[in-house]
Amino acid sequence: MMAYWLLKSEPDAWSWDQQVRKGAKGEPWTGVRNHSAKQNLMKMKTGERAFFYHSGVGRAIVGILEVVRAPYPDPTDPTATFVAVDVRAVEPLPKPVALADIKAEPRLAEMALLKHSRLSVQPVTAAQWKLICRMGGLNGGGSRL
DNA sequence: GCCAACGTTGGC
DNA sequence: GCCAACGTTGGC
Repeated sequence: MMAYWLLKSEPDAWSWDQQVRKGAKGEPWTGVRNHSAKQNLMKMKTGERAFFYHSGVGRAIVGILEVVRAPYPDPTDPTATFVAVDVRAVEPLPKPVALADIKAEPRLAEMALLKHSRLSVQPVTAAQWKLICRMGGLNGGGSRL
């Protein structure tokens, strides 16, 4: 079963543009230090997709990522407790979907982004994924590349 | 094992 | 800059 995800980053710390510059090889998504977030990372499989959400000054879903390496020990974690995955940028949303847009859409009221706003790695349902892709100007559900 | 204090995240 | 949510720490 293909699952969908949402990964959060403050653009000052790691932005979509930086991610794009890493190209097809991708880049380790490190620094997760929360056990719920870790549990979600552990479920990720190569080939699955995730939204890239800018928290803080961005507050919008700006692009689509693909998992290119399954979970492995986070090299930045000295306690060897947490895990990382590698992700690559697939494509930007032609029209970023802002947090305000998500709040204004009743069909997205159950999103983890609203219910658990501090969780940095979140699951997204297939229905939520399709709707946000459409809101963002992607009709192919982020699958056309 | 409980709980107060504290630190961090992230929206506003 | 403020504050709510929430995870972690440490005293008992």
